[in-house]
Amino acid sequence: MPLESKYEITEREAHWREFWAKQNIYAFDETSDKPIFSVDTPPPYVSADHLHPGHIMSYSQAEFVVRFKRMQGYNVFYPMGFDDNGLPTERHVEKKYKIKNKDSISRSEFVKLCLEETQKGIQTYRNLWSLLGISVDWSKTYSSINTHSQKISQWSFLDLYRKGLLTQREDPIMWDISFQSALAQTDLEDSEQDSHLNDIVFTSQESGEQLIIATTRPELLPAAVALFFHPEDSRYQHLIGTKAITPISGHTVPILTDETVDKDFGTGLMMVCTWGDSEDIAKWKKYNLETRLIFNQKGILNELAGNYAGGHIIKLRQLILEDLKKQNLLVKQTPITHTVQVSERSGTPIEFILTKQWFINVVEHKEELLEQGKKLHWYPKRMFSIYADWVSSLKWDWCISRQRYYGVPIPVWYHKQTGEIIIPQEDELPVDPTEYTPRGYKAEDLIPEQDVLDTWMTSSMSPEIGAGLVSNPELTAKLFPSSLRPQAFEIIRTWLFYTVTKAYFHHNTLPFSDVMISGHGLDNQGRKISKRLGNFTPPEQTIANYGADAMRYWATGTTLGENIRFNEEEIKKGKKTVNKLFNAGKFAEMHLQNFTLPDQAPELELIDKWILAELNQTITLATESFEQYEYYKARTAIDQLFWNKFTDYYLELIKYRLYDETPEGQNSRLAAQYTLYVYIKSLLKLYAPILPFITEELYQGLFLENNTQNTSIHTSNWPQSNTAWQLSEEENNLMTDILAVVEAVRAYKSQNSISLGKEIESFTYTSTQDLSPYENFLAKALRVGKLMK
RNA sequence: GCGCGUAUAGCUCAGUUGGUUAGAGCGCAUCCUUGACGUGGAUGAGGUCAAUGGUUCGAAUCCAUUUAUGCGCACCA
Repeated sequence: MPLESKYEITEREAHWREFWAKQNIYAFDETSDKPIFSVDTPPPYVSADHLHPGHIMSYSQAEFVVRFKRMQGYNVFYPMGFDDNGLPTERHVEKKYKIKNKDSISRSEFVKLCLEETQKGIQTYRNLWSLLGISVDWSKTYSSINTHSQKISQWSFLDLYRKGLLTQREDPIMWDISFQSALAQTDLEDSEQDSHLNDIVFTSQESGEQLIIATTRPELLPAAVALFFHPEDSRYQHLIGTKAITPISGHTVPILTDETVDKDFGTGLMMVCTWGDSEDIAKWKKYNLETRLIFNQKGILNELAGNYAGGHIIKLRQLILEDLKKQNLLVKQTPITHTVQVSERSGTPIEFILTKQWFINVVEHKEELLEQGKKLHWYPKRMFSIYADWVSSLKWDWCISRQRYYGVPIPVWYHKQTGEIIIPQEDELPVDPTEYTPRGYKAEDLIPEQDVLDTWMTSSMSPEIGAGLVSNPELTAKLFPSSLRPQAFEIIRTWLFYTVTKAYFHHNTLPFSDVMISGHGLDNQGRKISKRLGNFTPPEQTIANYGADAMRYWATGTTLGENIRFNEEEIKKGKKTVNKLFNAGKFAEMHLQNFTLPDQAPELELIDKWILAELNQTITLATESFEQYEYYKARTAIDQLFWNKFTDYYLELIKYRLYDETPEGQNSRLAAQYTLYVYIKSLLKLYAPILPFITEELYQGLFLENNTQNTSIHTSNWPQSNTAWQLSEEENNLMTDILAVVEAVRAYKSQNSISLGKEIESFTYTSTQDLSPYENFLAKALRVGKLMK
């Protein structure tokens, strides 16, 4: 199939997209006995309304390696998942349909809306990934809310429950009062906020002495349950065993000592409440303190808040401060900036309330989970420290129940009479307890669990969910653990940690052997690309302007794990590379018209051997680099080979041979054609993982006529390095001087404003070696009448 | 506060285990319409490798301290 005269990017990319889809070349071969390379593809949140260059970057970077592996002869399993349940989708639907209060809509109605939005989101992603040429097997897709995923997610729950790793406890739990749901440690975010440190007066019940404490949360005064000071603080020894009267609410609290109290903070007296932070909870547990929870799940104050009952916790601080002032009990206010933990999704500062929730016991397994993380192959290595930091700082067990609508139901019932916890049989999964009665029970005897599972409960099973997409169980077993998990560093503490945890608890294994961690996209000023800032060009637009290959080329622009700035110049460079490749292809086509590859290589000239030696080196380097997930290194090596070795030198230096139609020039011409053929074919393959479209175009156009076996460059074999293609040291030295002569002639012409194509009479070069056998070649190639030493 | 990164040409970034004159692309200057390509080509200018000190025959690279900046964790009564 001859090449067009011009490469129409948009049209040709669309053509190849269709071709690949029709030929199904990215499909996992269930019957093959080739080694498997399986990818645990990140399932993106489908509620993302706009995809940005950051998404392009991370998915492309992983995909370069996947394409490489496919060409290396692996049977690639590359599924795609979509994370569609959980808060983000609910929020999205609430916003879009202006649902302020969930009571105004039934659970099933609401879930239906979520599913509809999910489908739209999936379509958006799918369109963009196709546009970009992401080579996933679209017949292997899942969404985290579909039956398949629910089944595995609920199985995970059952398995952990049976292993005793899962418990239901009534515990203080981090709570989002605006979304009214429990949160896990990872759902939190730090937020710098301006506030005041308030010095407030308590009164000693015994002596009437004023006891001043400092707090940033005066609204929790009605929830105060104790005062503490350091056991060695001489100022307060006389208070041991006495009580203090709380201002405003008037209740009394014990005065106790604890080593963790900082003598130098404020007055050295500390108020403990139900519960301002994790320290409060720790002391509450340690000293078995009273529980004075003053608000409910919506943040509404109860009778313990006295006169304030019925109000909202968020407004209480202001009211209490005013009342304290009136009573002269607020002695000082110091403005401070401090870090407040807020819910990542709502931005609301977290509160603690007491509820019954399901927890996975991770804290007591910290050490083992750290060990598991150590066993993974991290690319780049340093990313392990983020994992290690996180695991060793774990304070809370993983709360997996959420008081939401759109999620995988917790597969549990409670027996009305006995209170017994009832779980279904595995073959009953997936179940919605609110609509299903487990075998052997009567609906009227059971209370169904209403809560759903944390969305990470499902996505942490992604390797198993992916592996389960094939038709037979034996194959599923081969697909787990996965070969590769590509992901961004922001979700090491969530997705990665939870997946490692699950694989360890369920199968006592790692979920995958390699982890490839990408950085994130930055705008051209170095700010993180985000939906909120809107600081990005939609990828669809960039692709329309420059092509998918150019966009992908940009994604190679930095080493793995580094952030990358969106830079239109880099994309232009990608487009130029595509253009240059096309033109080189056209040149090759012109000169390979009647050429067929002979069984035996013709006798090559030094320059032919040189470019093949360069090719050989690059094959070795690119292969090693891709193996190490160093696509950047591979790309620059290939760029060098193409631009700096081939187009700058080789191509220009052999033109005269290709145009030579005289009988005595035929051997030389054949050698050049042979070299050109071998070189271009390998070069295209080297570029194929990064630039799948243009390489397919040229591969099909130049090499596929007589080759019916490989339908696509992307299923062809990765080029092998060839030991025959090596220069001896002597040849190497000769080439160095030959290229120096080339440069000298070019410099001479350039400095004298002579066109390179114009023949000059003579040129005198210097070399310590005997270049006389090559003078003729150089003279012809460089258009010099006579070349002299 | 602890930990992990980053700092190299005007801009965006490479630089493997320390080894001649530190690289690329873009931008800039001068020139060339050569038969794949003007979305091109040739030549060239441009760097105290954040700072200081040290190890070494030799340091962008190793060590120490410092500065700037990003991230993770902790603190945050």
